[in-house]
Amino acid sequence: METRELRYFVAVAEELHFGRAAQRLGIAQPPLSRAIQQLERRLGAALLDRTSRAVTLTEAGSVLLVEGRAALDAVGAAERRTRRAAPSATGRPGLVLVTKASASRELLAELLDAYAAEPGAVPVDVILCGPAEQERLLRDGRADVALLHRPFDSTAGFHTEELSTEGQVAVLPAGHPLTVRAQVLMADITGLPGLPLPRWPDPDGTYPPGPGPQVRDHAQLLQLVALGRACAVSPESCRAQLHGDLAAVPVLDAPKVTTVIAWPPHSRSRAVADLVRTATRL
Amino acid sequence: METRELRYFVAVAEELHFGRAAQRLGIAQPPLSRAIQQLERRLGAALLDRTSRAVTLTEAGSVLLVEGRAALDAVGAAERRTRRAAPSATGRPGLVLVTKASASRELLAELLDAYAAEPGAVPVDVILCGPAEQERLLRDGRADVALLHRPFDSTAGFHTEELSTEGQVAVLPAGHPLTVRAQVLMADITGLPGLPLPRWPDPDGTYPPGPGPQVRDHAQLLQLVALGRACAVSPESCRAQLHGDLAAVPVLDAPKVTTVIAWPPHSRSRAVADLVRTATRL
DNA sequence: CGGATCAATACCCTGCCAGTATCGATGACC
DNA sequence: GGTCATCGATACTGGCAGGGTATTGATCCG
Repeated sequence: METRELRYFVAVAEELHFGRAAQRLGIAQPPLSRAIQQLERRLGAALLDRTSRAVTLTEAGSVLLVEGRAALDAVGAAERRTRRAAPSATGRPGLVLVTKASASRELLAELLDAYAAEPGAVPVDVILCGPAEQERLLRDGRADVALLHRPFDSTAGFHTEELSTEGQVAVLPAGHPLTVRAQVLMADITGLPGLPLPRWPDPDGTYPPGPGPQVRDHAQLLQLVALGRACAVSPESCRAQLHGDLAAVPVLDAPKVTTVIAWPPHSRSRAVADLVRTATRL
Repeated sequence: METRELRYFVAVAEELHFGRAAQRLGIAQPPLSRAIQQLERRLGAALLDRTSRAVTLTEAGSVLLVEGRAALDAVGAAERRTRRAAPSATGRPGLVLVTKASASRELLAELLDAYAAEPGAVPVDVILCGPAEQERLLRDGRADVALLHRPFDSTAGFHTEELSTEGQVAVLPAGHPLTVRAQVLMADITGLPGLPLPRWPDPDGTYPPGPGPQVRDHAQLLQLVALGRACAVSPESCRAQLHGDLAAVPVLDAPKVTTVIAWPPHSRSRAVADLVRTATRL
């Protein structure tokens, strides 16, 4: 199976529309139709059910969508990492570290400082992004190493080392009745009138149905809490980012959050190894 | 980057010889030379240093060899798993489980029996193979689930659940002086005259240099021990497979061996999920 | 019963990939 | 030192795959 065929199929499977998929791919619709047919013939499996009004995925098609995306990421990663290892790129042999904007700034600063002091340290570019992005960047080779947070992020497919564990706090508008308490339980904050917990996007970028505002990152969330439109449960370390309009109360029975450093299992880079070693020694 | 280019490069990188690689790929040598040149041009990176007498990998080339193999495995897995999910294959929608021949027979039998009793269980094909093969089969989609043994097998890139932990025993020829002991230490058996520990192949199929006989699987190893040509340190459960010529003594300070069930992180198959759930409940 | 939408088909053409033949460089051997 | 063998690169050619345009056929809508 060629990556071109995979790209074509993934486009159609995501759009569920040959015309739009062809447009996205920058080709005409007929070649796309034929390419998918050929792919189906070679696999001996129907991937799509088409009527002239709707295209839907078959069972095999759903499998290929998931597996195909992973395979395309792997190919993309191979390409990017090879480029990065090229001598012509030696001008910037830096590492790319990706983490959430909401992550502990102290831990990150400490790590970067400690690593920079190591002999043979290379420049580290830091990318901040939303939770779903991180995994993708690491998987497709745009990043070398990530700081992830269990249990929120999936660490499947990566090597990881645990760095720190912390409890969670409820973030509430300043002056809310609950803020006088020394601690609360999850049950205390799940049904607060007018202060629903927010909805985070699924990995595919869509939001689950239900009440609560949609948020993409932690800054948005804190903004909503300050506006009195939501409440939140966040790792303790976010307290450093709270300003006057917000208050935090420990949540006793919230799951503990573990910060881990993650890197792709094939990494043979000394820089990644050094950074990980530095991190585990903090 | 197309998978064809990757296949070509991996072949050349493994053979370090354009002629042999071309033969292996079933094409002539000139197209192969051109394909690699084109790949290098597109990546903007030299992958191979060629003289007319020798071909060697550059830094970027080594990266692409490792990453490219992983990517090709991912593409192969996508293809195989899609085929398996096709309705035409519904005649055999079975699971493929891969494990070492030396693994605990009881654990495996127990697992298969328990799973077969589950509602909705599908037939399970069992593949037995050497340690290095397992990872590959799981990674390239020929197997759905594996029983691996930490710390011997790398579980990088897979989801895993721990099933059981056991100590290790020294396996010695019957009648050896040490067999009268109730327990031994690693130090007692590392330097035994005439009974070296064996060498296992690296993931690439080559053997590390040093003394000791080369073995590929556990049966070979036990044979060598029975012949008085080696000794071994193996998980306790191998005792069930020892016959009269062999004796086992617990090794106090050998690392504990954990049997884990592993599956690819993208698996959305209910059968795999059921099998894993069954395994963790044993 | 038209018209709109959308995938499939028919047909053509271009460019890429693979093949054969050959060259050029390098090391081996007498 | 000359000759030969080895091995990768280059030159040239042909077939076919993949892409484009035009059109058909099926289905839903008003």
